[in-house]
Amino acid sequence: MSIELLKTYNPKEVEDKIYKLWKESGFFNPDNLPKRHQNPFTIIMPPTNANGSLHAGHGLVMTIEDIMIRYKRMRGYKTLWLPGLDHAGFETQVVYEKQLEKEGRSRFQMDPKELYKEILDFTLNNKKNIKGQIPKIGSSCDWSREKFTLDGDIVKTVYKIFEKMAKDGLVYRGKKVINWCPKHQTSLSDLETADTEQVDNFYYLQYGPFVIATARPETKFGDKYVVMHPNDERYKKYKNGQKIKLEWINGPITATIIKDEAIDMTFGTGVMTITPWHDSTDFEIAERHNLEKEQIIDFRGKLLPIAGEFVGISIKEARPLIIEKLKSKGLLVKIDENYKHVVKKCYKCESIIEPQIKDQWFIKMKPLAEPAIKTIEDGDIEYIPEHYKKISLHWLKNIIDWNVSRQIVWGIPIPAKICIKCDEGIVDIDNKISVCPKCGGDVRQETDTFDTWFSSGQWPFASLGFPDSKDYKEFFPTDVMETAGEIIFFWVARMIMFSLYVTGKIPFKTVYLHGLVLDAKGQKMSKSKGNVINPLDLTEKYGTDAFRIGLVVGNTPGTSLALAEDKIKGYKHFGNKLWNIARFVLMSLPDDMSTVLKSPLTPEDQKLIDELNVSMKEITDDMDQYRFYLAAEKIYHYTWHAFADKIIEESKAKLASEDEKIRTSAQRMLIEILTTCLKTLHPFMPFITEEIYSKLPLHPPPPERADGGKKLLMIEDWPV
RNA sequence: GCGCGCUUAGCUCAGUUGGUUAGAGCGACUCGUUUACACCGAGUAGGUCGUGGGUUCGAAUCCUACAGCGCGCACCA
Repeated sequence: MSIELLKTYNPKEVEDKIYKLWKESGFFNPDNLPKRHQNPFTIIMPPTNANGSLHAGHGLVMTIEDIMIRYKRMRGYKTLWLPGLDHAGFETQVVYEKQLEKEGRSRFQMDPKELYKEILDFTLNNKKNIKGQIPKIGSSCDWSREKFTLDGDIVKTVYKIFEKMAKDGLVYRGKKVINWCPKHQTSLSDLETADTEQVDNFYYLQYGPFVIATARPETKFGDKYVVMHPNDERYKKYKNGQKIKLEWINGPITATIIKDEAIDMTFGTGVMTITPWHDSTDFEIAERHNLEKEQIIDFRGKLLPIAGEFVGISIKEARPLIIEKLKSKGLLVKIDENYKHVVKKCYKCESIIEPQIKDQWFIKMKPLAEPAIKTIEDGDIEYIPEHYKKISLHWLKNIIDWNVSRQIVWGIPIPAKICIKCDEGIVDIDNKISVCPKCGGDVRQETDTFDTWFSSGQWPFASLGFPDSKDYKEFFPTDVMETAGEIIFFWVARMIMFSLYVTGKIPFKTVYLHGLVLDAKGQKMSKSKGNVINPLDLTEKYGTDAFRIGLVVGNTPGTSLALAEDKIKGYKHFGNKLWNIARFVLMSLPDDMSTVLKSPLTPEDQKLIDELNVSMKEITDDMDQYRFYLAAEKIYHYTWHAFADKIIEESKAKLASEDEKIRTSAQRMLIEILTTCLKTLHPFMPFITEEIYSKLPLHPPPPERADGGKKLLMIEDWPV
C-alpha cells in the first residue's frame, strides 16, 4: 500500500480531531449504540469538584473509568457513563474564603446572599473550565446526561429524602457537643476533623482536697463538679452529691462530688472536674447526673465573662496567664511538660476544634447502618481491593450519629423552620409552616446548609432521576463505583446506606478504589510544596494515550501511585512504536486487499495467531477481574516484544518470499495481529488506536451498524 | 488502645487459586546507524523475596511471633 504516515506519531494533530469524531458519532450516549448493545453497564462518575482545575487524581479517575467503559462498550454492553460536577459545599467555601482573604475581604463582613452569588459565579466558571478539560483525558462519558449537584431535580430529591427520614424518625435536632471550627465558624462532622498527636504541658492543680490534672486550664473556670470512680478506694469517704467548699481560680466556690464509672482510676489522680459544654465525655457524664452545663469559651475562641478578669482573651493567650495566677494562689501542684495527647483539628485549616454545645440537625445512623452491614457481609457488594470491606464494616459497626448542619452559605439549604420561642426545628420542604406546632411561637427560616455528603450520598439514584425516570429503571443499580479510597466513609459507605434506605437496592455491584496520586518522589502533592502535577501539562507534552497507559500500568487498585514523568515518557515511545508497527504493516500490504483477507494461513502463521489468541484470553480475563494494571502491561509487552521484535522481524523474510502463498499468508497474519492489538489497546490508548484503525483496509462494516458504515474502533467487537 | 496495609533488583513496583532456573519499567554496562521505528535493535550485570519459627513433597505466596514504615478509628481528663 502507498503510505502517507509520518515516521513519528503526533498526538496533538490527532486527539482533538478524534474526540470530535467520537462525540459526533453519538456513541457516548447508550441510546445511540447499535442493536447488539443490549445489557446495560453503568458507571456514575464521582462528581468533580468545581472549585479548581483538573488535578492528577482526576486524571486517574477519568482514565480508569474510561477504560472500564470502553472495554464494556466493545464487549457489547449498553454503556452509560454519567458525568457530573459537584458544588462541593464546604470544600469550595474554603477555597473561596482563601481567595477573599487574599483580597483583604472576609465572608463575615458580607451579606450572605451576596456571598452565595459570588461563590456560585466562581463555581460555574470552574465548572465550565473543567468540562473543557475532561475530554482532554479522552473520557467517553455521556455529556447529554451531565448532572450538577445543585440541579433543581437533585435538590428536590434530597429534600424529599430528608422529609422521609424525618417522618421515619431518623432526623432530630438537638443540643449536643459538636465539632466547632473557630476559623470557619461552622460545625463539622466527625470525618471532617483530623486527629493530631502533640506534646503539651499537663497541669496538676489543687482542687480543694483533690489534685486534678488538665491540659486545658482555660476551660476550668466553671468546673463545679468533681468526678471519681465509685469503686475507687482512695476516695471512698466522699459520697455522691456531697458538697465541698474550696478556693478556685477566681475565688471560693462550692463543688459537688459525682461518682461515675467513666473515670479511669489509673489515669492521672483518678479525679477530674468536668466541663460539659466543651467536652463530649464530660457532656455525657453531666447528662447522666443531670448536671448544669455552662459555656466558657465563645464561638470565636475567646473567654466569656465567667472567666472574670480573663474575659475576651483568646485561649492561647489566656493559658499562661491563668497558670501564673494559679501558681500565685498556690494551686499549681506541678507541670508535666511531656504530655502526649491527641487533639482534633479542622481537616482544612488545622485550627484546633473547639467542642461546643449547639443546636444541630442530626441523622440517626444505626438504623441506616444495619442493613448496610448485612448487605456487605452477605457479599452483595464486591470491594476492590478487598480489605476495604473490613475497613467499611469496622466503621459502620461503630457508627455515631451524623451532624449534617453547616453554618456556611454554600450548599443546599436545610429546608426547615426554627421556632424563635422554643428553638424547635421543623422540617418544611414546601415552605408552608409559619407557626411552631409545639409552642405556637413564631418561626424563622433555618439558615444552615446540608453537609455536602448528605446530598452526594444520594447521588447514584438522584442523578439517574429516581424514582420514575426511564434511566433509573434501566441503569440502577449501577455496576461500578470507581473512586478514591480516601472517601470510603465520607461517600461510599453513605451511598450504600442511603441507597438501601431509599430504593431498597444496593447502589452499585462493585466498588473499585484507587489510591492517591503522589509526585515522583512519592510525596503528597500540595500547592504549598509546589509539587503539584497538572495532568494537562503531561498530556500536552507526551500525548493523552501515553499519560493514560502510564498511569495504569503497574498501578494496583488501592495503593498510591508515584507519578514519574519518565514513565509517561516511556509510554510515549511505545505509542511511537505502535505507530511504526502500523506503518510497517501497511507498507507491506498490497493496494487490493481482497485476496489477502481470504488467503489461507500457513501452519507457521496459524501458530502465531493461536498464540495471539491465548494471550488475548489472558488479557480478557484480567480485564474482567479489573486487573487493568496487568492487562495493560501484557498487551504492551505482546505488542512490542512479541509482535514487533519477533513476529514482524521474522515476517520480513516471508514477505520477500518467492512463494505467493507465504507472502499473502504473512500479510493476512500481520493485519490480523495488528487489528487485534489495536482493539485490545484501545481502552488504554484510545486516540492513537482509533487513528491507526481509520487507516486500515478492512472488511466492510457489519450491516446492523447504526452509523451508516463509519469504522469506529470504539464500538468494534473486543477480540476473543 | 483497637483496626488496616506495606517491607521483592540501584529506583518505582508486579507476582491473580502455594508448583519448574522470582518478573516488568526506568536506570547502569557492552555491542550494533539491517531501508517500520535511535522515541530503535541484540545482549550483560544486578535479588539469601524484612527477621525468626511453623504447615507442606514444595512457600515471595498459607499460619505464627517479632522488627521497621505508612494509614485509619477511638470520649482517657
